[in-house]
Amino acid sequence: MQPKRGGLTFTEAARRKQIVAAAIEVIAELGYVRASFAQIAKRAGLSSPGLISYHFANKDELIGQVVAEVYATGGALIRPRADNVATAADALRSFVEGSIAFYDTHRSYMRALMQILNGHPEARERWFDAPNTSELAGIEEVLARGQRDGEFREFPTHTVAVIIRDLLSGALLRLLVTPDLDMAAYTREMAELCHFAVAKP
Amino acid sequence: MQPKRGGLTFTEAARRKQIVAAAIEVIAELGYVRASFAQIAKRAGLSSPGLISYHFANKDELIGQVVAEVYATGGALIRPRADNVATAADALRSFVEGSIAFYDTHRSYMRALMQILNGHPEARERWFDAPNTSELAGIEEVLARGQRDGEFREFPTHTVAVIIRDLLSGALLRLLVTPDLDMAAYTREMAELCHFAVAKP
Amino acid sequence: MQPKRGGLTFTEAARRKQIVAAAIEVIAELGYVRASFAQIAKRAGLSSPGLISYHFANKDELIGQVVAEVYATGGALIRPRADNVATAADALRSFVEGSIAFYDTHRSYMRALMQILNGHPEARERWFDAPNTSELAGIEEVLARGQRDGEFREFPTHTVAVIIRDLLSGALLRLLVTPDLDMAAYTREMAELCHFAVAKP
Amino acid sequence: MQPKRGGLTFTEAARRKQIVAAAIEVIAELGYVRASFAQIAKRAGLSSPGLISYHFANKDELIGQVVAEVYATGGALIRPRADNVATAADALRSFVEGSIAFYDTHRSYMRALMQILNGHPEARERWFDAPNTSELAGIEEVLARGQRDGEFREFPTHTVAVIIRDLLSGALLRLLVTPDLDMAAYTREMAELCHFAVAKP
DNA sequence: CATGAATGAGCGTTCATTCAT
DNA sequence: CATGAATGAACGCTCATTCAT
Repeated sequence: MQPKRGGLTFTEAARRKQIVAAAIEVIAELGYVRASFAQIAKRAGLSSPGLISYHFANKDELIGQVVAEVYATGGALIRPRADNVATAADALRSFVEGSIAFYDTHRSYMRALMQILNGHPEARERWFDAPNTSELAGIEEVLARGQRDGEFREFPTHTVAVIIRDLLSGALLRLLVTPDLDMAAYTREMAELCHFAVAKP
Repeated sequence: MQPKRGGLTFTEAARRKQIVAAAIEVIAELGYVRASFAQIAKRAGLSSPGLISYHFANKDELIGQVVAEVYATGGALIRPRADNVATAADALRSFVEGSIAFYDTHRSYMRALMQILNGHPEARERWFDAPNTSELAGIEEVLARGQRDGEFREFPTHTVAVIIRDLLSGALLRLLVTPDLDMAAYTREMAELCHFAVAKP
Repeated sequence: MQPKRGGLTFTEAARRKQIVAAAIEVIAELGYVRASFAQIAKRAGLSSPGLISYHFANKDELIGQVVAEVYATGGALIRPRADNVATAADALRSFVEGSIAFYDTHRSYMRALMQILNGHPEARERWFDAPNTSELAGIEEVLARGQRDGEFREFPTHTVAVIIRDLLSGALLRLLVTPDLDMAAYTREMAELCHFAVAKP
Repeated sequence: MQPKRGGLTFTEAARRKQIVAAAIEVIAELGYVRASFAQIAKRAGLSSPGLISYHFANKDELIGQVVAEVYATGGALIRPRADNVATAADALRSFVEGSIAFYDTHRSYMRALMQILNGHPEARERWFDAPNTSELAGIEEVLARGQRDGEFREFPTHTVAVIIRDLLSGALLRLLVTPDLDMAAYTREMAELCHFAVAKP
């Protein structure tokens, strides 16, 4: 009898992690369309694509795990940064800088995420809407706090939260398209921009 | 012998336009992956997918024509707006508002473009890098003019041009994902943001 | 422009017939389960299983055509025999003898039919219930006519029609299981049995 | 060392029975094609399809055990009924009624049997021919006795035995296809029919 | 005895592309 | 110029079976 983790054997859990990692790499490099079970299995060193079907109910389950892994990793890195700060302005700056830093250090993760979002016909509703909404709510909360504390000027918090979220989307796209970008300069200017956008004049 | 346009007969040119238009629609609606020759042919009212192969060397040539068509249409609508203004600040605002307006009125064009950028393995190098570089140069030129004329504060024109370009990318993504967005408000805030980002305090 | 038959080209119609014929043979010989597109294509001399998908929307459409072909052939051979007789007793005998004769001369057709009925999860509702109901109605009509004309004794026509239909099912099973059966004797006895079952004592 | 039954330990024998029972249920419900080891294992509450391979040499051995189980159960219920009667006519009626009653009370058994007969490529020769021949001999014996005792009219006993056997096949098919059949009426008519078929006028 | 991980062949289907007519 | 038939590779997935533990 092997010990288990939430109904999964040790080896089962390890295999799943291994396959998810290989899937991320392959999707990031070849794109979602070309990320077939055959390619993923080859990357993971598996003998047969059928082994992936053995460990995941179907392709959607695997892709869902990929998305979950990316969001879990990102959340674990970005959220704490924003929690350990005093003012709302610092929280906002922390969130923006943390997000861009995460995008920078996890480019293949983010490339895979974008590929899935654009390649899978129901990706948004299935895996993205919920975390995006919650992320948006987090930004809006910080903005509202800043207004309550008198740090920020008056503006419709929801609309500005959306715009800040979109700034980061644009930054991510840039990062993926221009790999040799001067990250320090880019991050600094972007943080400044966000600051100007919300701070009291 | 029919009269020709650049080596193409009238009917040939018409057929190509028709196929490109159908391809844009299908890619925008079904995504790049599902935009098979069969689907495009059906949409264009053609009798056979083979006819597309007859008129285009291969799928890449067709996709390249789609990209070219989108950029040509966008350039024709956005550039004149920015040319007929006096100050650099007005040019910048005109460019930002014009871009978002174009995204808004040509959603299927832009959706197709994004699908191709994300779905085709070599889309960026082949079709996107050149027009993007030239667009970036245009923005940078306006920014430099603004600094020369004393309208804008000092900043590294290239980095800020990149950021402004990315703001628009983020806006485009938002537009495609949130179709019922309040465009007027969003555009206004975005333009303001760009203004704050570059204007002398 | 090729001439057409109901929207189908000559060659298209010919190919479909050829594939249906090959499917009947393969299903009869290997059983429904092993009757893969690969086997059918090999039997039909096609270069690729994909060609079957080219001519039929999916496997169900092909199987449906097989069933239709068998029923059409059977109906064309059995019905006229029963129409050209005077009395209900003769019609019944004609139907029974005709059915068994058809089963005998079209064993692979009937074996394929039985394989589909047993192998396809929704075969009965999709393709068999309707023709079976209509066949049953035909038998019942003959029985009712026999009673009206005073040839047959009184009995519940529906129940007896069902039993006669089941007699033929049993005969078909026998035929498929015992290929070297003495058909003449078997048919004679079966016809006698049906006669005894309904005739006035 | 555990005590054995024919080379099998107690647990071994119990496991085999359990697996055979699950196989019957699954084959009856899903059909032979979909009755995979995975489904049977799930139904039997086993942890792995591999366990079935462990207890049975291969799928054929399991299927053979299923057939044997059904025939054993049926023989144990039908034969005694026919043994405890005086006349051949009563024996025949008893056999017919007993068979239909068994079919009726063991529908999943019979459905599984039919699925195997139609789904397995060599089912008939391997598992069905022998018991069928012996059953046929039993019917023929009753018919011959009836003729010797002057109960039955003259007829070729073998052919009529075959036909009576086929009547039951037809009844079984009907039963499986029309679950809400009026069994009492159907059985009565069928028994009458058999009586008319053999009795002296 | 039992388990779960692994294997590799085969399934139906889609696809861009070719080619004779 | 246009057509429709054909091709063969690749896709996600299921299956009976094997085997180390």
